[in-house]
Amino acid sequence: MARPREFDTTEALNEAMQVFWTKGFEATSLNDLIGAMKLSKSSFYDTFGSKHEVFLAAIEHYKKTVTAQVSAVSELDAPARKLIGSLFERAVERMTEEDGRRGCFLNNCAVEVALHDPAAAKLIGGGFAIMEDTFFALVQRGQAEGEVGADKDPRALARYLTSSLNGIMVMGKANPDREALSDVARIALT
Amino acid sequence: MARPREFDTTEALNEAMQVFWTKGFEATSLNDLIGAMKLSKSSFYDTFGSKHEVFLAAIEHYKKTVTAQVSAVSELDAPARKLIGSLFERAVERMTEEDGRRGCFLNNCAVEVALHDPAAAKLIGGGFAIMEDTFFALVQRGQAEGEVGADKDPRALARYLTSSLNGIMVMGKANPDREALSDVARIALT
DNA sequence: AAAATACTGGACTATTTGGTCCAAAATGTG
DNA sequence: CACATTTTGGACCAAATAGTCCAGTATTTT
Repeated sequence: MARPREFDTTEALNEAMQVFWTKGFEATSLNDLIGAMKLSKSSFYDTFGSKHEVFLAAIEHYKKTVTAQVSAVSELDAPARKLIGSLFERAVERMTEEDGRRGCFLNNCAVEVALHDPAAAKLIGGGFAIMEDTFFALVQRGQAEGEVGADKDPRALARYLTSSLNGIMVMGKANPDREALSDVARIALT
Repeated sequence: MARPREFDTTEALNEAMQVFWTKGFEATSLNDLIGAMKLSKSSFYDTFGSKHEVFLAAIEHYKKTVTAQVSAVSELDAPARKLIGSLFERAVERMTEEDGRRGCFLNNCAVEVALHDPAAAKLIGGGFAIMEDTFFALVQRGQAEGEVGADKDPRALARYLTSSLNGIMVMGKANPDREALSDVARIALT
């Protein structure tokens, strides 16, 4: 049977992302991919070109997804400081759930491939930049609201928050202990 | 030619560790390994059993190496607070050097395999525990020396420092910018 | 120098890898 | 219905994978 015309490319990419996310790039085989994306090998190559191209597209897709989620949070009508806290809480939460242990896809990619895959590295760097910018905006808002010291460099603070969040993800992989991760989050936000 | 009797197993393991460290577990092939370890395929299997067993041994080896280095630093005759700072500085330093971009081996392993390789996960968890304990001891010393607030929970602080250090490593992979990483380290130590 | 031990090269296996190709089937268009 | 366009399953490929095995060579021990 032929693939219906209205085949959903975005949905397929989402599926691909899930696989790369849980297994990593190297450990994901073509069969894993076409299984998850529900298309034939030929369509796969026709539409996406190669495993590597799909990988890059998956990273791009992740950025869109996460950006949407995060900017939804950061536009809530609450003190910026509280919003930052809830982003950290959610990360801790997810790392202690069974299927959240995958951590952050960007984070995983950075560790696994950034060193050897310049194209991916570029996308990943861009992704972190988005995270940083989100925190930057929140920090500035927090300073305007008086809940974040106005003497602090907001750029540096944003970098710090990004890094801390990623640290929590890594620790969670090795030891998904809620209490330990909360300790870290609490101190990081001081 | 036969392998000389006094074949150095530890040295071979060290070599294996280097390869796993730069390429990751999946991306390292048997040929990579026996090339680096300078032994034949048959000897490889005779002596070490399998790729996976070598991998575990390499993690163990890394723990020994790093433990030795870190405990050397932490026994220096200087204020604990300063020593903690210098551990962070060294990390930032290394992430901005070309061949230091590999980051922390434990960190890489945690991200790549912890989810699917329980045996490795256990070793990795133990490794992080050692780091944490080192920081714990330093924090307590710092409190005794009066440079670290005595009201703080030293266990939580130790966890926090471990996590922060790992965060820096991950960020460094995506964006090895000295200034950005220093920002993070500076704030983390406040 | 003979016997026992230690080690190796490389042939071999069975499986999997990413990727190509095309005849056939489904679909769209007149 | 007939024609053109998509899409497909799956055969096929060369290379690489982890791992086995053994005949032969080097080294020790006696």
